[in-house]
Amino acid sequence: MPPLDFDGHKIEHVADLKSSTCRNCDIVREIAFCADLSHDEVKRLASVRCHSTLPASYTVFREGDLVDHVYSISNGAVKLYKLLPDGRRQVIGFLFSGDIFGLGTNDGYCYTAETITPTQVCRFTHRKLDSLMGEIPRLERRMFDMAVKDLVAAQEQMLLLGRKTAREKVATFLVKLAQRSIRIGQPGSPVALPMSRADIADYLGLTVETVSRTFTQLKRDNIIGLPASGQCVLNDWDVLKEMAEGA
Amino acid sequence: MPPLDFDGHKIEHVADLKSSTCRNCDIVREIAFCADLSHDEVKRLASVRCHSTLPASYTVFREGDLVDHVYSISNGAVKLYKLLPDGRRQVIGFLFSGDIFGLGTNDGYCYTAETITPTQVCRFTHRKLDSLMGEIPRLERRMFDMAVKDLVAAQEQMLLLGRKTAREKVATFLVKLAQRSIRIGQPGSPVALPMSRADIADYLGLTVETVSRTFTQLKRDNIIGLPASGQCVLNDWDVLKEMAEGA
DNA sequence: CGTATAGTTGATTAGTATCAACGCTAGTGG
DNA sequence: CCACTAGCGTTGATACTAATCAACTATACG
Repeated sequence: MPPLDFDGHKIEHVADLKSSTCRNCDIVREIAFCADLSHDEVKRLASVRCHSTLPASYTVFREGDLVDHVYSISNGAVKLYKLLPDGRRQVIGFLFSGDIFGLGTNDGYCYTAETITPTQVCRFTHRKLDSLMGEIPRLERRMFDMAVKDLVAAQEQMLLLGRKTAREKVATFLVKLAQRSIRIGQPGSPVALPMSRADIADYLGLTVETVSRTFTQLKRDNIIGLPASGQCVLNDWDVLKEMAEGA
Repeated sequence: MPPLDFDGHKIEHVADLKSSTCRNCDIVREIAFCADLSHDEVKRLASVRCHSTLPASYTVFREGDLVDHVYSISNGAVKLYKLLPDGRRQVIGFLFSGDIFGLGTNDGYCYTAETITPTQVCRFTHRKLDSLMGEIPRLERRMFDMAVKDLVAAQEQMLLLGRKTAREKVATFLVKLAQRSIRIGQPGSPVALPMSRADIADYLGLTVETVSRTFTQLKRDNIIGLPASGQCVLNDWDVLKEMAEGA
């Protein structure tokens, strides 16, 4: 496969770089679904990827586009969303380092993927990944586990969208962001909010105004602090967690 | 593995029945994820299942229960739901013949599963299914594909819950039920509604009253007919479909 | 420094929830 | 066989949360 142009953005065909094929652990950190794979298997995987850096607010693919690649985020942030014909938008998820996206049926991608911040991704063609999955059972297993994890998250989001109040929605959102921070070894507070209020609103099934008002309320109640744009301090974890669970 | 008691309900350890191990196609029809498997593989799968018949309104497992089995519906209808501490409920999905449920993380089932009508299911222990997945790559692939399919459906449901109006929600619900009917070779109208209004409400993020009012409105507008409880005639497919898509 | 965009706040509206009553249906027991 | 009861579904009146519309402020960018 020749190195592909990626809509004019910087491409590194990392398989050709010595540092990547030799330093196994680097690749593991870089490509989410490498965990559990052997050195050789990781090398095989690395040999079929394309590594690229995308600017902020860059549309990686649109809902309905022909499905050709699966993406893994090395670092940065991405949002996935679906649109109704009249422009109403539902953000399906916010993705960060280690997350993958681009799975779907054969009918085309079922959501649009857009970067929030400048983002580095690895791309794999579906075709190559499929054949590799045939060869490396653990890879297929890992993909399955990741799909199940996404499914569980989607089900929790349904509960949020269908049954939680605005306050509970925002609280849940903050708690989950904090938990993710902690999981990857970063402080649970302050938590980074790289996405806009509009993105948050479309993720929680609210309007910008309601999100803004709810943040203001939580701040007035001293449950959170908003020291700077893109940052949120969680002052009272227990209260926030209870609120998130609807207690 | 000895034949297991299943909470007092009828159990058939079908692997012991000649008709099942010999009539491959019957098993295929019966166990959803058998599609694509060879005769031998299906036999292997059949050898580890338990077939049982459950009454209506029977709780198969609860959210948080230890994950031990994966279930495949032979016939009948099942609902999956999550609860908030104060009793608010979100129905995650309605399942019918050929659908599977019981996937999840190691922390316990992430939803409660309850039959709607009397239902026949096949059970597989996670442990045995896992080891079989190791032996039969196509089985693992099939499970992966089913998880992705569920994920895509969950994402569409997020759009519905977060951004659609009551009318659009009900229209979408009816259209999807009809599409499923057609997919399995049954008429798209009238469509069977085995679930209660309360279940529909909790699936669409509405109240019973709103669901009832919306059905009545659609009936007044001659878009649907409600000839009998548990049945819905779709009079104007195009209008309903447009409404479902938010046009 | 000026402009555009994002975010906040306020006033009002609208859609759906809530509360309440009633009708229908199915199952039960006399 | 039929009255009785319980649960489900429908309809009406009212309340309330969040949406909409509008104005203003803060921030980022050229």
